[in-house]
Amino acid sequence: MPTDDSPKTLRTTATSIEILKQLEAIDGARVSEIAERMDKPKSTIHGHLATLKQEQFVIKEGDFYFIGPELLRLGNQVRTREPAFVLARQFTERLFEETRLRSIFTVEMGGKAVFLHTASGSKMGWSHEQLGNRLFLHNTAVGKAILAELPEPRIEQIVDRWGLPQETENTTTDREALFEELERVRDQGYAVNRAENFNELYAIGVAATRRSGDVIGGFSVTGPAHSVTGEDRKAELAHTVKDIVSEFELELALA
Amino acid sequence: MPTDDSPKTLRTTATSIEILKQLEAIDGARVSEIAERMDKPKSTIHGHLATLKQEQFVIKEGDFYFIGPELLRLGNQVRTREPAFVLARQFTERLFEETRLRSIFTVEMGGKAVFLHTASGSKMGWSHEQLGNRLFLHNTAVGKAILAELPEPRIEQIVDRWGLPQETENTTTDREALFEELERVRDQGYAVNRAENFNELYAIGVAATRRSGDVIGGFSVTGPAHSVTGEDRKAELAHTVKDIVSEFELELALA
DNA sequence: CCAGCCGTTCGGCTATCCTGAACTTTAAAT
DNA sequence: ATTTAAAGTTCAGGATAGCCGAACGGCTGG
Repeated sequence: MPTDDSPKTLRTTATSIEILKQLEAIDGARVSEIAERMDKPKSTIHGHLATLKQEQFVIKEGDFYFIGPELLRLGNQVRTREPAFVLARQFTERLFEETRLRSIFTVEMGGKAVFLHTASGSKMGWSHEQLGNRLFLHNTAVGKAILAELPEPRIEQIVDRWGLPQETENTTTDREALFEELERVRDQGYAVNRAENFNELYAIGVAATRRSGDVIGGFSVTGPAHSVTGEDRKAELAHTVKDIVSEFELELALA
Repeated sequence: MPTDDSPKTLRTTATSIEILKQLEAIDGARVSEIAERMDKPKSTIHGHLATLKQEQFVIKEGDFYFIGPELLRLGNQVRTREPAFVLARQFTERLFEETRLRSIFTVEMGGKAVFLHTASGSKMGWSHEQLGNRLFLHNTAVGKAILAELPEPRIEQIVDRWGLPQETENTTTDREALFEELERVRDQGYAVNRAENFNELYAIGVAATRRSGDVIGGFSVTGPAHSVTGEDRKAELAHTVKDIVSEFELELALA
C-alpha cells in the first residue's frame, strides 16, 4: 500500500538497514527519535534494534544506540578479502610519505570507485576517512586509470550502467572524448583529474595490475590545484606514483 | 516450530545477517552454496541477496556474491564517530614508527575491547587487520589499562557481564586479584599483558582520557616475549607509549 | 545435442512481523 | 515527596509479507 519502491525487496531487512543508516546520520539515537524520523511505531523500531543488537550490528549505551563493532568487522572484510588489498595499505602510506599529499588506494566494485585505504597528514580538513565511499570512474584519476586497463566490453558495460554524469564544468561527459582520454592514459601510464569531480581538486592516478594483466586497483594522490599542477610538478608526481605501483606489483608477484 | 533460539528476534533480519556471515566465511559464494550451508531453499536466499544487493551490502560479480562497499562505509563510521578516534590513527602509526612493534588503538564498547586502528610492519604474519574484533578487557593490556580508569561500579558491571574466562594459564581469573592489579596499573600508569590472552604474546597498554577524566580508549604495543620483556625493555616501552598518549591527549585538548 | 546444474521467477499458504495500547521505568518539576 | 510526563519495553491479535516448492530458462560440459 505504501510506495512500492522497488522490485521484490524484503521489507523487514530493508527497514533494518534503513535504521542502520539513520543511526549513521544521527549518531547516538534513541528509539523514539528513529521512530519519529521513519514514521513508524516505537515498538517496530525496538524490535529491529533488539535483533541488530543481538548480532552486535548496533550497541546500546544507556538509551542510545550506535553502530556496533560487528559491522566494522564485517565491513573491513572488504579490505582483507584479497591479500593484494592488504598489501596495498603500506604502499598507500609510503606514497603519502613521499609526496605529502593525500594518498588513496582504490578498487573498482560494481562499476564504481571504492576507497580501501587512505593516508594523509594530521590537519587535513577533509580527512573524513571516507572508506567505502563510491565515486564514479569517469571523473576521477584512479577511476580513469582503472578503466583504461579494463577490457573494452567491460568499459562499455560500465559506462552504459552509470552514464557520464557531469559533476563540475570539467567533467568529461562525451563518450568519444572519454575513450580518447583512456587511450592517452594508456600511453602515459597515468591519469589526471582536473577538478572533474570537485572544484579545486586535482589528482593523479595509476592502475596496478597482476602479471595476468587484470587490474587490482589503483593508487592516487590528490590535492588543491597549486600542489599538483604545473608540468614539472605533474611529471614528478606521476613518476612517484608509478614507482610505487611498480614496487607494489613486484612485491605482490613475489608473495 | 523450528528451534526458538532467542527472545523476540526478527527472523528475516536475522537470516539476512546470517547470510552476510556466510559470505564472510566463504568469500565469493554462489546462491546455492549458501542455500546448502544454511539448509534453506535457494529462492529464500535469493530474495535476501537481492535486497542486500540493492543496498550495496553485497555486490554481485557474475554469479558470485561478496560483501559490499556500503557495509565497509557504515562499519567504518564506528572509527569516525568521534574526532578523537580519527586523531588516534596517526598516533597509532607514530607509535609503530618509534617501537617497530605492532601498535593498536582500542576502545571499550559494551564491556569488550574493540580494535579501531592497527599499525604494523610488512611481513608480520598475523597482520590480518582485525579491526572490529572483540577481546576481553581483563586479559589484555589496553583492556586492563582502560578498566583501571573506569568508575568502580562500571568495572563491577562489566566483570559481572562477561566474567573472567581463562584463555591461557596466565589469565587472571580471580576477581580480587584483578582489582589489585588494576590498582597497580593506576600507580604505574600502564598495564601489561603477559601471555594472558594468547600464548607467547606480550603487550603493554596505556589508557587515554579526556580532561574531564573519562576514558577515550587506549594504545598498546604487542609482540613475542623476547621483544617486550626484560625490566629495562619494558620500562622503555612503557615510557614510549605513555609519551604518545600524553601527546595525543594534549593535541586533543587543543582541538 | 542432450543432460545436468544453477539462477531466477511466481503464486499460494501461513508463519511472522507490524501495530497500538498497556505497563514499567526514568527524570524532572512543583 | 509527590506527581506528570516522556521514553523504553512488553504483549497479543490480525493482516501482511516472507517462505517455500515447483517450474522456467540459461549455461556448461559431456
